[in-house]
Amino acid sequence: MLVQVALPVPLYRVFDYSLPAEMSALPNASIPKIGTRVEVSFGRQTLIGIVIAHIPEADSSVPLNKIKPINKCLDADPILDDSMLKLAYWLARYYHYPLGDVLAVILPSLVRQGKPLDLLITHWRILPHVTDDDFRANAKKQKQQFDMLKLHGERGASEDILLLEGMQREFLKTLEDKGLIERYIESKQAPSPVKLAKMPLDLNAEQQRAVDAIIAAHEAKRYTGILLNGITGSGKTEVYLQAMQAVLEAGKQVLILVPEIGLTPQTRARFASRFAAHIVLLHSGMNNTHRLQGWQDCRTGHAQIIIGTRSALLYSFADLGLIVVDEAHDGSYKQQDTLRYHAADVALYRGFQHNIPVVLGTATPSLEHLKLVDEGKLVEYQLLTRPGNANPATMQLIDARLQSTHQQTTDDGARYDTGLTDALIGAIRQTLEAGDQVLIFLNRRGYAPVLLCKACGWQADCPRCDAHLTVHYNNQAQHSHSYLKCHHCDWQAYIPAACPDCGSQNLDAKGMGTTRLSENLHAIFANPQTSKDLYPIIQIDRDTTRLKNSWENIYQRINEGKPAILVGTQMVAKGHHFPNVTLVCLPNADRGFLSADFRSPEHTAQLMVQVAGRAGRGDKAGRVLIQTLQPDNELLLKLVKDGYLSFARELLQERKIMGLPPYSYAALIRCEGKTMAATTQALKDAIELLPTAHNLAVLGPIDAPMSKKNSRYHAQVLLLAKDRQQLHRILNQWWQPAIALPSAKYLKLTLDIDPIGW
DNA sequence: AGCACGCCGACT
DNA sequence: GTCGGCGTGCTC
Repeated sequence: MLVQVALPVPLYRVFDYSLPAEMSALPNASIPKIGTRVEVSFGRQTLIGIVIAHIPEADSSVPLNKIKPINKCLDADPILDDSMLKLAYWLARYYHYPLGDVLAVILPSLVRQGKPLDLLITHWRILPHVTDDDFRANAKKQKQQFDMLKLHGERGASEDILLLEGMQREFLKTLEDKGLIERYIESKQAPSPVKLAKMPLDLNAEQQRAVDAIIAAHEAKRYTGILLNGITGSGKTEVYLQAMQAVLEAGKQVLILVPEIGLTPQTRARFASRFAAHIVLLHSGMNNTHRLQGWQDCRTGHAQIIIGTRSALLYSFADLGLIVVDEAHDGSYKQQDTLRYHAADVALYRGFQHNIPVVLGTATPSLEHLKLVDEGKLVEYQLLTRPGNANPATMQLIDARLQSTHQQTTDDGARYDTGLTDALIGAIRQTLEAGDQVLIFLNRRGYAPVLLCKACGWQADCPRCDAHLTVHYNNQAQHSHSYLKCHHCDWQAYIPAACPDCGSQNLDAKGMGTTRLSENLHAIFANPQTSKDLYPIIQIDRDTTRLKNSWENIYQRINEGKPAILVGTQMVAKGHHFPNVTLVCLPNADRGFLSADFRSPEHTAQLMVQVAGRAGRGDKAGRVLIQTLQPDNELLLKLVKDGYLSFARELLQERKIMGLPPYSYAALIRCEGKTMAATTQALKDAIELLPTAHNLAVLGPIDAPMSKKNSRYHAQVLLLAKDRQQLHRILNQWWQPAIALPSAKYLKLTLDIDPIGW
């Protein structure tokens, strides 16, 4: 008897090992089970792999004298069950990724490194008799730390989690000494049943239908893919919560996927206020120990509600009953390095595997998902009304061609363009005077995207990337500490005093970033006498929120509700609510409708609708003003007049006519190397190996978008096929020989199935 | 991916 | 004369 082992090496095969003499002498029971970890010697190194099969010696494809014995078994019982191994096989096949590497992606790093799984972790919980009254009024810090722990309920939380949340170790000790809290080692007994902490809200008819459908699928133990297409504020979360309630009460686990780490704590708070349950967060910001603990909680069934980003989908679950993918259209669900899976696709696969419902919730469904609805593979439930009296925001275009943008004059008399039309400025002023807040969305941080020589046309470019350097100012008021920065690598440079090409000193920052827009707004909305700001202007982008707690501070300031102008990049589009914003301005969000990427209109519209959704929450009506240079653009008009869904339907029709995804299936081959010539040549050679096939379009090799990045060159080939099976058949026989070609030797070739953005 | 074996340039 | 460069070949 031999065992087949998948090892974490980028090789498309598995390796056979024999059992050590002492093991094979024993009865069958001691053979390492399928799904357990084993340590083996591999060449001159020692690796940990996963047993994936038992085979008779006669079935091995290698001569017996080359076969080595296993060093040792690390697990008595499988750490990956049958369904997880099936998932791994499916991922390996569909994404054409080596099985051993897939398993390495699936397992937390400590598990991969061979760590024993009976790891003990200190938990802290509040002693049952303790109340808020046990604190003296002046023990503020203690009370604050105590409240943090209180959020976790009677079960408490691990020390790791608490420290991550900002708890301080010395306070844990202090509180322990005072007899207010205690430490314990998490017991492995079954979790207590989930209880409601708060009553559910009343549902409207649309919500009720969606909840009923999810619960029906859950009760019938039937896989059902549900597209929950609900406009912003239509109460998608309440649908999740009530569907979850039924699933949790049946003793099953619920997995909620969210696009980003930043959104997990706030999502947790929402679920924690409804359910008294063991909630586990899984995201990339966690350390290895904490992650292993989360992984264990999921597979033992301790975790009842699991909130995580993309990678949480690859965890094992004891008894999963429902998967919710929130903001299912979001691009961050597609992994962009290593195993390039799409979390929404994997979610549907896992739902199918476990016979459970999968809910894809979004206000702006992707075209892929709409097509699945057409094919009957997803059931669509629409939520088109906002509960309460809130009306959806109205969208309106401002023609920036007719209304030239507002000019402002500096102290020394020079005039400059603010990038805002008088109509827009008027609307902003009106909103502020009414005591409300304004959100201006500009998807470009920094001061200006280009530094241009007005004499010869020279532009400051990144020496390592195919990109202009962005102009930044550290001290905005004086324009001092100015520097140039590449947003694609970490290159920085000082702004030259004169043009390096022609020596002219007439250098000009061209275009508009959030810093410059904020500065213009300061000038426009200042008290003419004192030059002081009439309203706070709050810039929200990666530069202003990078420091720890700065986003929390900004967010708090905004939520005081005083009139203010918020200037934000796409950071503001996701998740956060600004209840006092009643006007959203998009001074040039329409650029995306002209881009060469065929997905650009879809993504731009999604972003616009998401940003628009920030306006008019609560009972105030919202307004969205889109300033555009192409007010006749049919797609833009369609979006503004008929809404996202009609717009998306029209785009989908266009894709169908053009034979573009989702009406064809794509595989993107990217090649990265030190020179453009080498990368292109490798791809050319690879294409030569492709079998001639009908219905297969081969586009390229062409330079990849941003073909030079960090001094590395990228070229790509796109394969488009009418038939998904056919595409995969071709890839199966072509990909491995292609990467083995001599010209690909020093290059990195990657295959991206169902790529987004090419 | 690692890791070692192998054959050519600047050092004690 | 050796140390070490990274080319190439293999891993059950």
